[in-house]
Amino acid sequence: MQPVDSGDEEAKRSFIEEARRGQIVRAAVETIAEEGYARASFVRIAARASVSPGLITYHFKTKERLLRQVLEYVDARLDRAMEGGPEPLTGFEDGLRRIVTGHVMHCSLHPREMAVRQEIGGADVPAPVREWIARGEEAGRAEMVGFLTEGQGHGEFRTFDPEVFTDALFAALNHAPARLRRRPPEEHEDYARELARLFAAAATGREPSD
Amino acid sequence: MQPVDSGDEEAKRSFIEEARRGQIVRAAVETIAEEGYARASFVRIAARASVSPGLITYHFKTKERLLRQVLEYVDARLDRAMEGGPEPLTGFEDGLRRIVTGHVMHCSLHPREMAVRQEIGGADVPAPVREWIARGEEAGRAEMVGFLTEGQGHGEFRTFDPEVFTDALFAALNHAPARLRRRPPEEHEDYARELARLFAAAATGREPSD
Amino acid sequence: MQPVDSGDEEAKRSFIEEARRGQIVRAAVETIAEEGYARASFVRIAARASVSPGLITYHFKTKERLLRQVLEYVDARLDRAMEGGPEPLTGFEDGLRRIVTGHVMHCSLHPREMAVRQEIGGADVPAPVREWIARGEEAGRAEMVGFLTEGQGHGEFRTFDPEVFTDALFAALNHAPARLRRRPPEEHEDYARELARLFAAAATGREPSD
Amino acid sequence: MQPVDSGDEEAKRSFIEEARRGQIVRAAVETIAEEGYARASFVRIAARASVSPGLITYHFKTKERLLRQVLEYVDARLDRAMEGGPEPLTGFEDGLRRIVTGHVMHCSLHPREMAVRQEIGGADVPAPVREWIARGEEAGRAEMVGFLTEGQGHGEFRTFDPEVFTDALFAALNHAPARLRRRPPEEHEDYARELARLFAAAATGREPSD
DNA sequence: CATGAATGAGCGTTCATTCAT
DNA sequence: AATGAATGAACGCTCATTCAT
Repeated sequence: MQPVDSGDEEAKRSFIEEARRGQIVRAAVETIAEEGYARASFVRIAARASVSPGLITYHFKTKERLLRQVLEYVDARLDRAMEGGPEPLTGFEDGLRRIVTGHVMHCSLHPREMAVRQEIGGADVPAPVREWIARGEEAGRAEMVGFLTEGQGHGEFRTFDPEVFTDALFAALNHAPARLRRRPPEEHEDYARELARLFAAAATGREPSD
Repeated sequence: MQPVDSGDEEAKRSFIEEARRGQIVRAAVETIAEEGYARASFVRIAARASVSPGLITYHFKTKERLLRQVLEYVDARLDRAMEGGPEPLTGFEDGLRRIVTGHVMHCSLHPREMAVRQEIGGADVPAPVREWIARGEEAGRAEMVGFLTEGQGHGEFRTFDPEVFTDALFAALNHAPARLRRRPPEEHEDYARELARLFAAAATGREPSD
Repeated sequence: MQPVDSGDEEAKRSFIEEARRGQIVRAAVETIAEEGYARASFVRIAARASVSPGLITYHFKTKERLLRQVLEYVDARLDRAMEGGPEPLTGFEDGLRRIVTGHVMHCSLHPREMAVRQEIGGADVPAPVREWIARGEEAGRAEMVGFLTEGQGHGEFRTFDPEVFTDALFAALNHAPARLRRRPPEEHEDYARELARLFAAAATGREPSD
Repeated sequence: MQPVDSGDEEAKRSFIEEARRGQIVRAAVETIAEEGYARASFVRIAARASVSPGLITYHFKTKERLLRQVLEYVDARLDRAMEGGPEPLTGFEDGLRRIVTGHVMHCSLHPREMAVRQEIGGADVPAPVREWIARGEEAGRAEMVGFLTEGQGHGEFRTFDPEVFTDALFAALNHAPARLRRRPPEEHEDYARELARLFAAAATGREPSD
C-alpha cells in the first residue's frame, strides 16, 4: 500500500545498528500512539527507548527519515496482513469483505501501529513525508478503484462511482482504530463483520447473505 | 451537534467585546484553514485579525478557550445548515440521504470552516478541547444511532449495527472536505448524491431508486 | 564602506523597540569582541544584555539579521570616522596617510567594534551575511583602487598595481585591531603614523617627508 | 617559523601509526581547506580519510592535538619552501623580496595548505592552540624584525619601526591565499613580484629598480 | 480595552569525545 | 590497531502566555 522506497542507500547495516534502528522505530510507534505525534519529540522517543536523543539523529539523520521508517514498518506489517487468507475468493463481494475484515482485524491486533498511521496522516508532518504518504495512499486508492470497477464489469457490483466508494471505504477503515479503542476486544470481530456487511450492501445493493 | 457550554461565566459581554471576539474567531478559522493548526499560533492569528497577540489572551484567556469558540462557531453554522430543507421528509431513506447531501454541500460551500474541524480533530489540541470535541461527537453519534434504529423499527432499513453504521458514515462525512478539495466545484453535487446513494444502499440493502 | 541596506522593511519602530535593538546590538558587539564569534550564541548575548534569549529572535527574527545589524552599526561608525578631518587635503599622499591614520585611530578608540569586523569576517557566518560582507568589501576596494589610480595619474604615486596595493593596505588595516591590542594606548598614534609612512613610502617610492 | 613542540611525549611511534597519523592530518587539511574549519568535524575528517571517527581521538587524543599536527605539517612545508633558493642574496632588499615572492608562490602552489593556516587562525580554535599559534607567530615576527633591523643597520633600509613593518607585511602575506584565489594561476607570479616591489619600496624609500 | 515587549521551556540537530568490542 | 555506537551539552528558533504601559 506504500511505494517501495527502493533506491535509497540503506546498503549494508551492521547487526547491532539494525537492532537499534528497530528499537527506536518501535519506541517511536509507541510514543506516537500513546502520546500523539505532536508530543513525539526526539527526547521523548529516546526516553522510551532508554537511549540518548542524539542517538536517533545518529541512526536516522533527520526526523523525516525516522518518520518514513515508522510508516514503512507499520505499512509493511499491514500489507503482509492484508495479503488475504489461504481460501480462494468466491467473488468480488467476498473480496471486498475480506479487505474490510482483514484491515479491521489488523487494527484490533496492532492498535498502536494503526493509530500511528492516523496520527501522522493528520499531523504537521514535514512536507516530503506528507507527499510520500499521499503517493502511497493514491496507489492504494487506485488499486481499490480498479478492483471495484472490475466487480462492476462482472455484474457483481451495482453501478456507482468507484472513487466515491473508495473515499468512504478508506475513511471508515482509517477511523477503525479510534472506534475499536472504545470497544472490548471480544467485539472486534463482530465490528469487522458488520462493517464488511455494510460495504457489501453498499456495493451490491442487496441484503448481505451472511 | 455540540453541547451547550452552559456553566461558563460568559455572562454579560459588552457589544465591542463581542465584536472583537467574533473578529478573532474568524481570523482563527482562516488561519487554521489556510496554514494548518500547527502554524496557527497566536502571533499569526493576531496578524490576520490586525490585532496584538496579547488581545487574544485577554479575550479568551487560553488557547484552549479560543479553540472552543472556534469549534462552536463552525458547528453552529453546520448545525443550522443541517436542519433540513422545507420539503417534508418522505421517509427514513430520504432523511439519511438529506443528511449526507446536506453535510457534503455544506463542505462545498464552506470549505475552510469544515477543514478546520478536521484540522483540530486530528491535531495536538489541549486535552480539555479534545474531550469537549469527543462529547460533541458522542451527542451527534447518539442522535444518528437513534435515527437509524427508528428506521429499522419502521422496516425501512435492513438489520445492521447502527453504531458501526454511524462510525462509517461520520468517517466518510468528516473526510469529505479533503476529498472535495481535489475535485472541481461543479462536481460536488454529484459527489454528494453518490455518497448519499452509497449509504442509502448500505442502509436499505436495495439498489437506490434515483 | 558597506552597501546601504535600503529597501528592507524596517519601517517605523517604537522608541522602546529601537532602544532594545540598540542594547542587543551593543551586547552582541561586546560578546563577539570579548568571547569570539563562535561563542557569541543567543544565550550568551542575551545574558550580557540581561535579557532572555527569545527576545533576540523577537527583535531580529534570525541570527543572520542580527549580524547584519551588528555590521551596519560598526561600519556606520567607522564610515563616519573616516570621513576625514576639516583641514583640506594637500595631495594624494596626504589622503592616503589620512586614510591609514584615520582607520588605525578608530581601531584605537573603538577596539571592540573593530575586532568584531575581523571576527565575523573570518568566521563561519551564514552565507547571505558572507555575501553581504563581500559586496561591502568589494565596494571599499574599488574606491581605494580608484583613489590610487588617480594618484598615479597625477604623478604623485609611482607605478604599481593598485589592486595589489589595496590588498596589502586592507590586510594591514584589518589586522590593526589585533596588533594594537598588544600595545599601550599611548603608542597607538605612533603606530598609526608609522603605518601611514610605510604605505606612503610604498606608494610614492620616496622617503616620507614627515 | 613554528616552535619545536619539544617536550611532548611523541617518542616512539610504530611505522603504521605514523602512516595513519599522516593520513589523518592530510585528510584534516583537505577538509578544513574545502569545507572550512567550522565544518571540519571528526566525522567529516574521518570520512575523508576512510577511517572511523574514533580513530582520530585514538591517535591524537583531542581535537586540539590534531590541529597542532595540522599546523606543524603545513608550517613545516612552508618553512622548507621559504629557506631560499640556491643563488646567494645580493642584499637585504633582495632578501625581503625573496621572502615575499617565496611566500606568495608557496600560496599559489599549495593553496589548500595555506588556506588552512588562515582558517584556523581566524576560527574558534581551542585556547591552547591559539596560544601555540601565537607563540609561533611571535617567533616568526622576531626573526623578521631582526632581519629588518639589520638591514637598517647596513643603511639599506630607511628608518622605520620594524615591528609595524612586520605587522603589515605578515598581514599581507596571510591574506595572499584569499586574494590569489580570485585570480588565474598565470597571474600569481606577477602578484608575487608586485607585492615584493611594494614592500621593497616601503622598506627602502626608493623606487624599486626592477 | 488594547498593546507589544518579554519570558522560558521545548524543538531537531551537531559535535567532540568515550568505550565496549 | 581500529571500529562505530553512544552520550549529553549546546545551538538557533518558536511558542503560549504574562504584564507594564
